[in-house]
Amino acid sequence: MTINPNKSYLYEHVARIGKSLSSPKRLELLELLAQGEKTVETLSTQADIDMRLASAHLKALREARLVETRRDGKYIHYRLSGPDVAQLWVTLRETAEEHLVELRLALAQMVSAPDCLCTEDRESLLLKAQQGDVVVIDVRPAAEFNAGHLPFARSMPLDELEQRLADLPADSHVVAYCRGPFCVMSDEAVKLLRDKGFSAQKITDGVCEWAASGLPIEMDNLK
Amino acid sequence: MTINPNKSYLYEHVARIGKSLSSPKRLELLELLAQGEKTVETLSTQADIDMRLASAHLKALREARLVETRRDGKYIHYRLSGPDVAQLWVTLRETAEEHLVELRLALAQMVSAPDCLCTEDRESLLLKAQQGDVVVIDVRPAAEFNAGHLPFARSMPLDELEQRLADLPADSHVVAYCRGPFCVMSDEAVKLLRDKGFSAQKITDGVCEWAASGLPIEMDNLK
DNA sequence: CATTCAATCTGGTGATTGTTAGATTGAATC
DNA sequence: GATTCAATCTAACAATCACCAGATTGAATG
Repeated sequence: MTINPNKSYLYEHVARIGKSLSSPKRLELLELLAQGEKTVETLSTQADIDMRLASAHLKALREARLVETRRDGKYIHYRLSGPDVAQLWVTLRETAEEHLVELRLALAQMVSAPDCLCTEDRESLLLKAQQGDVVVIDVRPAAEFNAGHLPFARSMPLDELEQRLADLPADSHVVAYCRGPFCVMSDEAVKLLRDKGFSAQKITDGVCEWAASGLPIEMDNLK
Repeated sequence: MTINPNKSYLYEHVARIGKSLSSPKRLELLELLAQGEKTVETLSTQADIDMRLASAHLKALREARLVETRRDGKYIHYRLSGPDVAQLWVTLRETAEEHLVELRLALAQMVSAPDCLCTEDRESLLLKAQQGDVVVIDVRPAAEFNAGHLPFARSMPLDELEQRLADLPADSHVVAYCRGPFCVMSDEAVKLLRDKGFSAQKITDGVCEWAASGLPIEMDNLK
């Protein structure tokens, strides 16, 4: 990198951020971290990569100052270095969706049936949830729910969903969400719920997309 | 790139956008294109790189669908494929500024004197310009001014400024702007104006930053 | 002190990228 | 048709990067 503060020096620094966004794996890690802070082990498991590779990618993200670390005994917790990083991820993903037809097509194929997708806008969904007209469930792992979730949402992790069906009022309309448009957990939740006779839909929003549109996020500070 | 529409396939597409943002030269080209459509020759001149290299970088940007082309005789005009691309550039630059101290430092050193920078917020500057309390001048090349400029701004290209000083009311307060925070043209304009006895300041905003904050852009459609 | 285990570091390989320079295309003009 | 010139294509090079696998660090635990 150049040393004098000439013009290209400025672009080189911005390119550092760009570089860290140029690897699919790093983007996946970034999206996982947008759900809340996690250890390297958790990240490598959830992103399905070797822990040593995850560590290398996280190092790159840390050198670009997009993530920070915190030591807790043997574990090192990674987190985004600010809410603007999650916002950047959303902006990048939305731009990709807007201009890359292949991506839009792949995303459209991901939803199992068209009527599985809740078409309501965010504000009116929020209102309905507030009034109890729909039950909004968060099917991510409980730790991610605790780190921040949609208002009025109930934590119903996907792998506990089947055991906890009784917790849901049988005649209610259920709307599930997960980590975002790229995540399949809410799809699987809808499939399961419909099999069991529930009226269920999903939204593609995760907490990042929700927050990026200016809506509030609730947190459980159980420290 | 993977063919099946599995999960990593989605991230790979977003990473295509990230990759195109990972080179300083490409970012510089992108910022230039945010000022309006330009030919390869113009871009290579303004970015100070070989035309063949510019062409190669533009090819990469086109393959990521961030730019589009239009043929006009011997010339090929490049333009951003949407306003969201300019927005993405602003978001990326702001995130870099927020987290990379080195970048913030280099930017701070670029302004010749602290009092050269107009600290007013955008709305009140707009109001003052509307009322004629300040003269806002656009020191970019005229073609860029015509492609879109701040409301109430007057085109005063830097290389014509000295000849056209008489056009400016002598007792007015002048505020200059150019392509954005990385551009030095407004600095040089302020230096020149102060040498000639004017009361002059600059703002770091370009049209992208102005538009990104939700404020209007005026265009001269002289087709 | 030895063991365990999360996390990082190191070296190595194949693939990709930025840059340069020469050759080529393709539309306009003489 | 030959020429001009913007723009792209091609080949080649060094540099960088993603990924893998083995070795190492460092905090906790027995």
